[in-house]
Amino acid sequence: MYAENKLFKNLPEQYLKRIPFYHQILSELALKNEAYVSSRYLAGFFNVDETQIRKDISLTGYKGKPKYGYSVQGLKEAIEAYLGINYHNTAVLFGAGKLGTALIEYEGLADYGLEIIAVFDNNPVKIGSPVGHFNILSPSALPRVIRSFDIGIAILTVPKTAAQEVCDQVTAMGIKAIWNFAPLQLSVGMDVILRNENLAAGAALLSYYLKKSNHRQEGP
Amino acid sequence: MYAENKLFKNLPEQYLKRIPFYHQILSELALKNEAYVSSRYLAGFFNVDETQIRKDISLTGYKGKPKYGYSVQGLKEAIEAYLGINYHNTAVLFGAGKLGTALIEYEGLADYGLEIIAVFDNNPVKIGSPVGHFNILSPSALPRVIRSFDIGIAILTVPKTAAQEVCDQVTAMGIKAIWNFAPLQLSVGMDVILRNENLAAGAALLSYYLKKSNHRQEGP
DNA sequence: AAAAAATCGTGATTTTTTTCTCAATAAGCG
DNA sequence: CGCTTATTGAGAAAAAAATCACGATTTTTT
Ligand SMILES: NC(=O)c1ccc[n+]([C@@H]2O[C@H](COP(=O)([O-])OP(=O)(O)OC[C@H]3O[C@@H](n4cnc5c(N)ncnc54)[C@H](O)[C@@H]3O)[C@@H](O)[C@H]2O)c1
Ligand SMILES: NC(=O)c1ccc[n+]([C@@H]2O[C@H](COP(=O)([O-])OP(=O)(O)OC[C@H]3O[C@@H](n4cnc5c(N)ncnc54)[C@H](O)[C@@H]3O)[C@@H](O)[C@H]2O)c1
Repeated sequence: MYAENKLFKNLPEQYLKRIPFYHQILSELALKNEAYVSSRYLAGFFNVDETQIRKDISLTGYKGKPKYGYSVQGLKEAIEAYLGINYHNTAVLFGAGKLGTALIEYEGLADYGLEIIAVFDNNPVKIGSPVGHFNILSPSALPRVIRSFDIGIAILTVPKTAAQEVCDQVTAMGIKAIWNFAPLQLSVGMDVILRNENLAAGAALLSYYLKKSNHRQEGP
Repeated sequence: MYAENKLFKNLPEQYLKRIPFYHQILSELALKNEAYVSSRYLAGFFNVDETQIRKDISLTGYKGKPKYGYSVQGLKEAIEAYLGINYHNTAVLFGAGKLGTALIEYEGLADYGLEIIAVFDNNPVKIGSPVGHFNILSPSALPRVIRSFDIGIAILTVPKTAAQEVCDQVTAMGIKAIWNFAPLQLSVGMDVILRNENLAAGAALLSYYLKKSNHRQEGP
């Protein structure tokens, strides 16, 4: 969740975080053959004012049309260009367990230009066996894979006890972005882009809001 | 990601979001038998100043000890109490597919007080078959389950085409919190707590930062 | 052709979040 | 015990984000 930005100060972090969500909404609208969308409609999905949506969009440089709003297709493409979606990023995945397997077989990643090139696991029983359309490799094969492909991202779905070690290995080999699913805060160098997908944090916040709303019903 | 807060204005949203991460770090430190932790150490994991950490922690009401920092165990428990972790929240899961199965078999949820009570899928082939220690139920059994258990949360791991429909069904039956893994923005009533776990958004932001850092290397 | 309506774009303002500064406190030590 | 040090806690200041207010633009209506 954090640390992506250590490298890139002075861009409006919060604005940026909303942009991928606009892209999703636009994709839905495109399927329904909607031609235009207003900032007010988009604002309905978020807890912000519609002006804020316009400011966010202005980051991409895309211009709306007074009275009509934004062209769904045009804005969608502008966001794709701005975020670099479709630029074809390559990744390796570590940890062919339950979650790793789900991700490997998930087609949704390709929609965001992310292609998994190879899958690693250190369990000797798993090495060599198939998962999706991959054969699981031993981590010792990583240097070879990195030499053959220009790998941008390492996806970590290993147990949390192994995550820091694997993270150190892949960054030592020059990988510059980590997508971490293990429930811990990794330490990385300043030049590494780190994104934590932290389900436990999500569960904890849900729990907090639930507790609060129950409490409210009891109170005066 | 958004919309949790529509109900709860005027608490420092950003502070709150960091708190579950502190809990994770504290759990690690507790395993290593560390007795104290400083705000500076915690700040090292985030892109914020150490005073901000102290302000975040002050939300929970827990007090540190000058010269030593915060008691790892004490702060951990204070966060648990504050967030309502361990309060035992009950959930139903819809969509026993790849991701749903991974979640069902994931022990990590229990650490945050989340217990899955029942699993639903509308695929006739799957209904009745086992997943983890559950038998998959038909969605038509939902009213019965809700009558027998006090279900707080619905976890949605159905395809995005089905997500809004399932969301409407469960909220109509009185479920007040949705944990959505489908890559779309759901529309919910003002009284429903919604949390989106949006991997696609994560992939998109990674892609953006990668594009930016490559660009930088080329530039002057 | 002018008026009305919808919506964008943006500068000004307000609110929220973060950082800065520093006094207060507890611990260790000569 | 008094001095030094590390660290908290809290108010002031700064920065960032969100909202407000309104002029500009395009379409629709009369
Ligand atoms: N299952 C879920 O739904 C879920 C959800 C959120 C987060 N997570 C997190 O994702 C991670 C994986 O979870 P899982 O349920 O898939 O666990 P799992 O045990 O099914 O899979 C982990 C895999 O990693 C492999 N592994 C262990 N050490 C390794 C190493 N050094 N190098 C390469 N591979 C290694 C194991 O052999 C195993 O195949 C955990 O950190 C977990 O906390 C899981
Ligand atoms: N697989 C992943 O790693 C992953 C990652 C992120 C997000 N997601 C999202 O999670 C969702 C599930 O992904 P998946 O890969 O597990 O897909 P999947 O196709 O393996 O599983 C979906 C399941 O939902 C069931 N289903 C469909 N309609 C239903 C309904 N109306 N009621 C109950 N059950 C219904 C299907 O029978 C199927 O078993 C998708 O929205 C996907 O975009 C998946």
